[in-house]
Amino acid sequence: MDVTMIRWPDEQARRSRISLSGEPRLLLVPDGEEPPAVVDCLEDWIRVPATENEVRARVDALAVRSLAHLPKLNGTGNGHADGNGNGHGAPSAPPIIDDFGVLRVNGSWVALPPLEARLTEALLERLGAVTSRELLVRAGWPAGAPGRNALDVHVLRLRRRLTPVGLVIRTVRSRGYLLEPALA
Amino acid sequence: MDVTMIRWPDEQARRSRISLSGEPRLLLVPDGEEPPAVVDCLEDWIRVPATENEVRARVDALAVRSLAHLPKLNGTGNGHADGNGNGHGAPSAPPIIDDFGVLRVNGSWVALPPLEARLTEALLERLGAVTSRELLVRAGWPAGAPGRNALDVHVLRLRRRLTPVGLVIRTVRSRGYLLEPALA
DNA sequence: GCCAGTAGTTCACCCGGGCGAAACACCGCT
DNA sequence: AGCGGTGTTTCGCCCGGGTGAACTACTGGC
Repeated sequence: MDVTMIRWPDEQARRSRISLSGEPRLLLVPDGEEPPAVVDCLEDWIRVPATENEVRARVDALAVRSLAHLPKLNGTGNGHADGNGNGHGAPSAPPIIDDFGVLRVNGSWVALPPLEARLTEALLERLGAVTSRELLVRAGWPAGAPGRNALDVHVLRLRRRLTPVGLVIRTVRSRGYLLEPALA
Repeated sequence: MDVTMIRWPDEQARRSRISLSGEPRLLLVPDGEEPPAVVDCLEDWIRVPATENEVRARVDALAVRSLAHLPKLNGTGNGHADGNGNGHGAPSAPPIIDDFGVLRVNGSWVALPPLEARLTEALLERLGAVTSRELLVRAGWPAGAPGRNALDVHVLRLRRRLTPVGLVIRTVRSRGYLLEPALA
C-alpha cells in the first residue's frame, strides 16, 4: 500500500478524503505550523524539511501498519454511537470534517453550518486535548470577534448537534473546551 | 493510558518489556541515531531535543490511539460528582499534567482549577516523595500566601478531585504531603 | 497513662465570575 | 411568510477560591 503525502494544513480536505478511503498518509508540517491531532494508526506527520531517512522511516512504518490493519478495516463495519456499554471492539476511525461542513464519525454524519464547522475543525485538531476559548474565537471569526457570549452560545448549539454522532464537548472551566468521543 | 518515554537506543530492553505489556510508548531518538523500525500502532518516535509542543502532539496521539486499541475504556472524570473508581492492577505510568490543568493518569483525566493545578505540578515533581508545605505554598501562591488554612483546604479539595483518577495525597505530619498512586 | 499543645481535617459560608440556557432580534434565502 | 444561521441580552447556577471555626489525631511532657 502506498503512502500519500499531504501538505498540512493546506490540503486538509484531501486529507479527509483519503482518510475515508483508508489509505495511509503522511502529513508534511512546515515549521511554525501546529502539528494536527493524529489519532488514526494509518496517519503520521513529520516536520518539513526533513532528511530522506526520517521520511522513509515514517513512510515504511505506515506501509507496514497499513498491511496489518487492512483485514481489520471493514468499511463502516460497526454501527454508530454505541450506547450499549460493552464490546468496544476497535472504534479507531477518527472523526473527520470536510470543507463542506460534513462531519463524519463512526459511520454516521452531521452537516454543520459554516461557523460551527470552523469551530469543530479547531476542536478536532486537538481531539482529546483542550482548545482554548481564544483559539476557538479566532477559528470561528477570523475577521474579528463578535460579542462575548457568542462563543458560548455556539458551543451550546454545537453540543446539541454533536450528541447524536457520539461526540461530546467538555468544558474545562476558565481554560477552554475539549472534544472527545462520548464514552459510556 | 499513559505514554512511556524511552531513550533510544539506550533503553532497548525496556522498550521490549513495555511493548509486551501493551503500553503505548514514545522513543526519544537523539540526533545521529537511526530511527528504529516502528510498526506497532502504540509506538512512535521523535527526534530529541524537540519542542514541548511536538512531544505533546505525539504523546496525545498515542494516548488516544491506545484508548481505541484497548479492550476497555474508562470514564473521564469531569464536571461534578463522578466516581469511576475502578481498581485494576495495571502498571502505573507517571501521571502527566498539561498547561491547561488537565491531569491524565491511566487513561482517565481530570481538569484541575489553576491553583490546584499548580499544587499538583509541585506534588508531581516529587511523585512518591514528600513535598514540604512551604514549597507547596510557594508553588500555589507565587505572589504571597493567603491565610494559613488555605493550603489545607485546597489539599482537601485536591484529594477529592484526585480520588476518581486513582491518586492519593498522604500527609507526613509536620513534613508535608506525598502524592502517590492509590494502590489497589 | 493522662493531658495539653499542635498539626491537620472537615465543614459552612461568602464572594465574584465563568458558563449554560432560553428568549429574542436580525438577516438573507427560498 | 417561513426558515435556518447568527448575534445579543438576560438570568441564574455553580464553581473556584478565601476565611473562620469546630473537630480529630498525633506528640511530647509529666
